[in-house]
Amino acid sequence: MFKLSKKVEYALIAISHINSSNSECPIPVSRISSKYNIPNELLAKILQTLTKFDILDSIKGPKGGYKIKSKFEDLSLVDFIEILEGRFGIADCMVDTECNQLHNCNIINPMDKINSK
Amino acid sequence: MFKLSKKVEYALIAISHINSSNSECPIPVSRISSKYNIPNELLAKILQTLTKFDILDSIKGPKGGYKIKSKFEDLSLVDFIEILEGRFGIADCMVDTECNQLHNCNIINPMDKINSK
DNA sequence: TTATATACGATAAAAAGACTCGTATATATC
DNA sequence: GATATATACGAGTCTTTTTATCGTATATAA
Repeated sequence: MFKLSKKVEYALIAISHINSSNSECPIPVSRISSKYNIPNELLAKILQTLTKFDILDSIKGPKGGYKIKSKFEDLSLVDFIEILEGRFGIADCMVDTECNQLHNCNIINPMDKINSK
Repeated sequence: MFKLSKKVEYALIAISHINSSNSECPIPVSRISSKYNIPNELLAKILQTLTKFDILDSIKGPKGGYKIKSKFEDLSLVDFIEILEGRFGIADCMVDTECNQLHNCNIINPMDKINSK
């Protein structure tokens, strides 16, 4: 619970790798997946998602691969996770339209009581 | 992801209910489970766990049930979750003894880069 | 003695997460 | 143009985790 999913973990590894290799050549998925022991197909799909959200640029064909697109300094970790996992809230009632707990909502309340960390 | 598990959700509901009913009588699981549509057996086990950690007191037999034991103001939400879910870290390497990523640990680092929220 | 509770281990069902496969498309290089 | 190397993407499977159920035991008030 409250762990980063593999998706996010793999994405962070890949981005970091791509970002730190400051060559102009795009980096293919296979290089990253073999270096970090990440399933190739899985990582490919993750990077495709990141491409769709303008975080990476993809270049097809031989000598192709991925490059960093946006400077992602202005992307919050929350945004980043939501790209990969979809919106999240700490409880369903924050995401779903209706609360199924009969309006006896006493979750937020005791959470405050327990610790308004 | 990053949602409270049902265990924690149910526990918060139950504690809040027990706490706000300021009568001296202990409250049986069945009352709470029926009011909030929580599976009885499941809630029972959760409350047993809370009892084991001195958050609730259990009274057996007819007229039995649960009462608040400790004033839980000095319990952090993290402690609370860990009682129900076990230790958690944001990535395996923070919990497990060894990191399986070949010492190429570039997770914490880019997380800082992305957003040191 | 009986009905009502908690105690608790074992197991089953459901959901989510991680991973694979097949096929399509683009393109650099020979 | 043919080929090898990449990404693109939908569908499907395997595995793990979460959620829920079952069966039996024990305590106790009435």
